[in-house]
Amino acid sequence: MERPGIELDTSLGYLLKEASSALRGSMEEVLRPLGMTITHYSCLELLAQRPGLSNSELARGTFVTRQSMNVLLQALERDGFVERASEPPTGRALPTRLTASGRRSLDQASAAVRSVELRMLAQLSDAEQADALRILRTMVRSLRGERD
Amino acid sequence: MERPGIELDTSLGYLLKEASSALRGSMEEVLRPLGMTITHYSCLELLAQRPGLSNSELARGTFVTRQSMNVLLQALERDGFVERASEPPTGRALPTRLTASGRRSLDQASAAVRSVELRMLAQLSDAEQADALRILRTMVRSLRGERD
DNA sequence: CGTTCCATGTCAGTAGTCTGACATACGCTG
DNA sequence: CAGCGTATGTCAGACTACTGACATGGAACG
Repeated sequence: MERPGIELDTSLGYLLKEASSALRGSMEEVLRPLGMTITHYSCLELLAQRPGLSNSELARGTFVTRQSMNVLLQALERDGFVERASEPPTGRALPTRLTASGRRSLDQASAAVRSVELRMLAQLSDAEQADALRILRTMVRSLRGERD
Repeated sequence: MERPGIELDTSLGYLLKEASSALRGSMEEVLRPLGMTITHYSCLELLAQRPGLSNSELARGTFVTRQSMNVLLQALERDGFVERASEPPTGRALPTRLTASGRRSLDQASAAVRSVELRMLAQLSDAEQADALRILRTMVRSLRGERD
């Protein structure tokens, strides 16, 4: 046949999607009992490490649109997990912070997610993990670089 | 602070999500002018390499549920890109095949997707690409292994 | 032979994310 | 200072994929 299709078995793109899908499935599995989605968790985790991020910054950090993050933030604020400034200190960006309740909720989720990540890395040496970090960063840079 | 959260900057899970998101964005960008989504394209590509796959097999190969794939297959059949057997040869599985129109549509999409994949790999040596394949396969196996 | 279990196809409802659109705030530049 | 471009927040609608549910066909087993 010799058609110029993409060989799935040796395609890094396909394998990347497969790995990402497997990770997503495992994370959803452990977060579901906590009543959390992945984006939900990602938002809280990002806020813990970088308090005061705005809606748009959180959206970029979790790889969703700012519209989607806006919907999520409204729910998180309504449920008391985060609080947003009522007035923008400058521009239009509203800084967001975790509440004590949000922090407790996040701590549970972090433990669950860390167990998944440890399982994913269990069969990899430190050198392989470092290689993977470097290679994935290179791939991201190449994909973004020529598109912007 | 020393809270036991996950360090995003050095987390392979986070980077995996970032890389997958960047790849998805680039693929959507080149497939959109062709009127195709990623799952749409993935289904056709899979059918080209393995003609006669059933709905459930296509779903597993593209990492969506069989319900989602069913909706997509109905649309693809309606638009004349694939054809399904009217009667199951055995069991309930209905084999699916590309039509000539579907093949033409796929060839355009394949070229576009291949250009994205080439760009993603441009800065990686052959050895690095092989390492990435091996490491990602190991991660997938670890994630699936303990869940089933 | 009948029961049990699993895989498949399909329908319906739900949830999460996206695109499109608009108003507002800041920075740059003529 | 007026105009332009960019970034942000937000609302509304559409779309995609998901979960839940049910029926059917085959295989394994007692």
